[in-house]
Amino acid sequence: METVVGVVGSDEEKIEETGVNRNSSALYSPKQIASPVVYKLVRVEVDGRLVPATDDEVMKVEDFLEHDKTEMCVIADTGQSVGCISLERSSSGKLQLECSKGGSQSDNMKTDPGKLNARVEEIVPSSVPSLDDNHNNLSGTVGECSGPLDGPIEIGSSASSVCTSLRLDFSMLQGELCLDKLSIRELHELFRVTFGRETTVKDKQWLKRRIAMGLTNSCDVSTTSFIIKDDRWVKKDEEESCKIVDPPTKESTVGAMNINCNDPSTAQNNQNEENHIVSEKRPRDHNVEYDFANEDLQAEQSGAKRIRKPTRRYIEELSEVDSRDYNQRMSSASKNTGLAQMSSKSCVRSDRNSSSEGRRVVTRLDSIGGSGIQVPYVSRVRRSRPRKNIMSLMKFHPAGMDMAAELVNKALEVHGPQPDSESDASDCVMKSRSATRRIRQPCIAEREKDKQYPVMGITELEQDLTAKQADSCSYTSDDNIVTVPTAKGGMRRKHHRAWTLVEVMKLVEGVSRCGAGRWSEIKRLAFASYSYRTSVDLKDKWRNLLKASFAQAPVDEGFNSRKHGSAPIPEQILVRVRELAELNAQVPPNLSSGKLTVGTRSVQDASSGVTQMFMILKETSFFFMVHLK
DNA sequence: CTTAGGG
DNA sequence: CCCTAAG
Repeated sequence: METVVGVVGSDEEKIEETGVNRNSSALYSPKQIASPVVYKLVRVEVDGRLVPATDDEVMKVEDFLEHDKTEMCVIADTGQSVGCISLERSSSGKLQLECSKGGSQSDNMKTDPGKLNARVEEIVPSSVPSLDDNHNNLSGTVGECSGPLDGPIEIGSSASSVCTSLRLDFSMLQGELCLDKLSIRELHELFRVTFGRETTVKDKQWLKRRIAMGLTNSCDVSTTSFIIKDDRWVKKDEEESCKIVDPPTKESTVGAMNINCNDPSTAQNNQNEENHIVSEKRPRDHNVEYDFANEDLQAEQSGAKRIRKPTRRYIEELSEVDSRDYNQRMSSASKNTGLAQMSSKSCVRSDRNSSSEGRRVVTRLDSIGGSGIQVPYVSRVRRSRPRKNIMSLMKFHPAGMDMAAELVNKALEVHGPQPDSESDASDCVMKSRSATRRIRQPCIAEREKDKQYPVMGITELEQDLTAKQADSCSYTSDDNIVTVPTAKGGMRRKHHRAWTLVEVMKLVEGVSRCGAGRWSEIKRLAFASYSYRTSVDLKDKWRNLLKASFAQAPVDEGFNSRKHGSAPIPEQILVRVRELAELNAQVPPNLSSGKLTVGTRSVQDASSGVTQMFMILKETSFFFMVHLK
């Protein structure tokens, strides 16, 4: 299992042959011509399975390829930069446009046990960059500047006022990330603020890295490279960040990849035992920035806690969660994937369910710290409610709960997404009260619990559940799940999930790319891994951001003082929001008269229709933004 | 289904 | 965040 090999993949790769007999010749099929070729770093297990390389391996290879470091980074990465290389190789604007339409493919990695030993190349259908690349950003709304990572949001560029209201100051504000000054506890706090969830990881390195990536890559890396010096992240070439005019794709990617490649702190253990199918269903963005939170989640689970063999139910649930976005992509894979290649029970099970939707997600290939890793597909629960007919069904069969439950169960299995977390508490109550002890798709609380304690028995879970419901308003540490009393006397969980900084950043990013209003687009691109955020949510949040940014923002610089509850939004972000608002003509009329646009050249430039760029230099900070129209 | 806007 | 109307 030690061979590290490069894997060449391509998008259009059909999997109809069920993976058998796939050989590199497929690369030359006509179909491939238009497809980007993608390299992935994997290693070959003893039994022939391909497993994404670990960081260690990536680093090793990096050494080998020292001379061509830049390229190496791209190659080593297992997805995020795929887009970049794809772009370079295909350099077909048309393709990009198509991709930007959301035509990402499933990234399916399979191996044929029988033929593996000798082969070092494996075709891997890979995802395609979903966003317009800077080079061919024809949509025009956003220009180069919005490029990969978009510089404007410079967390902490105005350091002085920044550190006050955040409980944990971003002590990375001096252009250098000084996370290592923070204690573990502080790092945890910062992590929580940043990603909106707790972490138990005690590895300082990991935490720092995670946070740094989350913050920097999300908004701040446009043309900036980060390097690791000793124990700290140093932003290199700050001056360079002004070079917005140049298509920054490569540079920024490299910069980001440096992080991935150099960081020694994330040796991943790829010890999955059931990774026969890797399904990458997430639209890949060649910008490293996107999907970080998700990645982060993966990293936390697989990197820090090691990979535990998921329980069957665990897999089942995860597999069904948030599958809507990927159903299409998956369907082809599912259709053509033979059982022979699946050994885990979950595979069998999902196969059973694949009839209608083909939803079969066992593991996903994710990119953690630059190396691919297979992890059970984990995403947050969906928010859609149970189908109404099911609810009514249950209502009308109060006595026959078992049957109803069964029906629900069945329906949920057949139909896609399950009711999930957001199901009404009444639902929960009903179920938990019912004699049915083995409801497969109970209410959220239970499932959430299940995630936390995958080994917990159902009975325990239900006890836990009912205990939870006893509180009139309770949080689970993990997910901020709130239950609120409902009129009917039952308990209803409020579908509320605090927006994290990263999410906000992503949102702002998305708006800058796609423009305000194209929420579903943004959803697909930037929030593909945040299943619990709907396009409507994005819209709402943007509305709130607008409100916030135009509210007391100009008055007090630094973080806007908010209620203690929600994490304060860095002024930089609000500034950015304001800028974007202008560009989208969303500025409140009464404020539109220049007062807010201090260092900004008027919007006319941007709206003149010519490829124009206009920059915003915000006071002391090196705070640039280029906009194309 | 997506978007916009009011609640 | 929810709901609804409208495209």
